[in-house]
Amino acid sequence: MRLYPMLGRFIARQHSIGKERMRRGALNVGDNAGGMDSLIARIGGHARLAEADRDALGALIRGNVRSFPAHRDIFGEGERPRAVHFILEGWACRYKTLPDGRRQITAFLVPADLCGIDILMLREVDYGFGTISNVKAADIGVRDFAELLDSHPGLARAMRWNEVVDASIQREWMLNIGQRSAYERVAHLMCELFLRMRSAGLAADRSCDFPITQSDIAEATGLTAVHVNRTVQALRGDGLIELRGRRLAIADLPALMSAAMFSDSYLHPGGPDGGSQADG
Amino acid sequence: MRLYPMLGRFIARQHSIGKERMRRGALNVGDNAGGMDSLIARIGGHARLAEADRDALGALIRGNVRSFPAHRDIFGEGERPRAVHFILEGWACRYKTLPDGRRQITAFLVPADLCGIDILMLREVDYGFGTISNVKAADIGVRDFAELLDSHPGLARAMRWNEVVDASIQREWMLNIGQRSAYERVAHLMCELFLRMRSAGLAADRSCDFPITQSDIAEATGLTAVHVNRTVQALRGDGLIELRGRRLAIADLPALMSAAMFSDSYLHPGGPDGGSQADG
DNA sequence: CGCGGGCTTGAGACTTCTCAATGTAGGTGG
DNA sequence: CCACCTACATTGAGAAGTCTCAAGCCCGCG
Repeated sequence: MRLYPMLGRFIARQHSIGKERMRRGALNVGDNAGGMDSLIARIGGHARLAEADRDALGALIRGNVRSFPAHRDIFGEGERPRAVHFILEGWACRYKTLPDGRRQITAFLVPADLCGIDILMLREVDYGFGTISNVKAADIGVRDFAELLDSHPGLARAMRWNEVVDASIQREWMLNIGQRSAYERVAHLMCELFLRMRSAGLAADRSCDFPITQSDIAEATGLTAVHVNRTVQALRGDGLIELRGRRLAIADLPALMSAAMFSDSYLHPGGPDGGSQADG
Repeated sequence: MRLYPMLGRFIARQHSIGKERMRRGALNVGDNAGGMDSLIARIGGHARLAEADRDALGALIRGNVRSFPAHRDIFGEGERPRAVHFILEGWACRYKTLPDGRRQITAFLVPADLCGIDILMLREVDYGFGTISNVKAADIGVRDFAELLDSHPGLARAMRWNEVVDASIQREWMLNIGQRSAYERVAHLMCELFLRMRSAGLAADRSCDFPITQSDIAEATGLTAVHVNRTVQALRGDGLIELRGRRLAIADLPALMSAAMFSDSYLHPGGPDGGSQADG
């Protein structure tokens, strides 16, 4: 009944990794209005925003851009966060930890993703939120955010859509961790992240930035870093992926998807139901 | 790299189990207005509802009660569901399956729980929803539901709270499946379900109905039925629980919680932030 | 009384983990 | 500009948690 000691899993992550990653992993979004606009347009996946909504959101975002170094908490477990974070550049993650240090990453956030909509209702969050790489994000204060949603029902709806998709991804991750083998899990994660990067407009033909380490993959899939390493090698050996230097290239996407039993329907690529129904 | 064949895992579940479970597992909620009112009042955990909201919801619920036999799909994966389901009696679950039949239960629903709020935005759900025991539930059609939320912002807020808590529970399950040992996982699940039953007013001092089988526990925790069995025996042997005949008794709740590293904060027992903020 | 679902048990197999050491590459300080 | 340091990737070997397969058992139900 005893579990593995896992002493090595709790690694302090308070150092800043330096500029190398910044340089190599930089996403071409920068401050150019075009890039940011395109990200804003993508909010909530494919929820189409009216121009007025997009402008209001864009103004708030542009006025609150902040930079975070890699491996830094944006807010910790149990805290009461005071802002919603819209990722503009770099990757972040949500995570939860056990008292003995074991850690589960519950979500990766890539540009155009949003974290913290729930803070409008929550006294304190049950998860932590931190950066993976260097991150540029817009911090929108609770009050501003609430006003924004109040005056722009279309945005409120987009935010709700965002949460619906997040929940769907979480369910798929449960299926991943609970039922798939190590090989399938890692393959599935790579499919998902590549497709999400692509739909954010951040993937070349068959590759994208991939700033997470094998340890991060381990914490997201419920595996060990060592075993992830062997699994990645197997995926390489099978000619499915190439992975080095914070960059992922998918050598054979159909084969990878099939190995992972991946279906993109849980990402709801079609966007919200355009439907007639009200949104509360 | 091959995974276990797991041939035995895909068990057809289309037979009805008979009345035994109904009789023994029946929750004392029945049609008595008192019980139902108290459930309605509990919707969204502890979101306090105004009287008008409660009445409107109650009317809609009372007018749409339906019964489902045990082990029956209410809607399947990929379908477009046309109603929100409010559980009045019995247990249900959300699940996802892999093409080869492996199945992950992603949530258990007990009385006062709600399923399908997301159908206002989703074209098709990425999960299935089915009964565990015999279930009595209120089916509220999409149109009725949308109108209800439109005209009762307090209810809309309660529904949103419900989704926030659901997402939080899902995250905890990811931590459970990804990081905890078998022993801890099963212990954790039992803590959660007992507490949720208790907060629905459906637990005696230290016991509650527990209509799920060990196979269900296996599918929810990412374990095997055989291993769950041995784990349950270990929990019994350690004097933490008693489990037989669809009834769970917690012999030593503090010890069980500690063994599971259980903290109830993720259930957000304090309810939503009463706060000043708008809710979109 | 016999059937079926669910619970138990036993034995062996296998995926994944732990422990521990080595390799690599960039970043830093002298 | 070269040692050194740190984070990360890799490898090897053995341990162990969990799984598979295969029976038996129990008990309520028809």
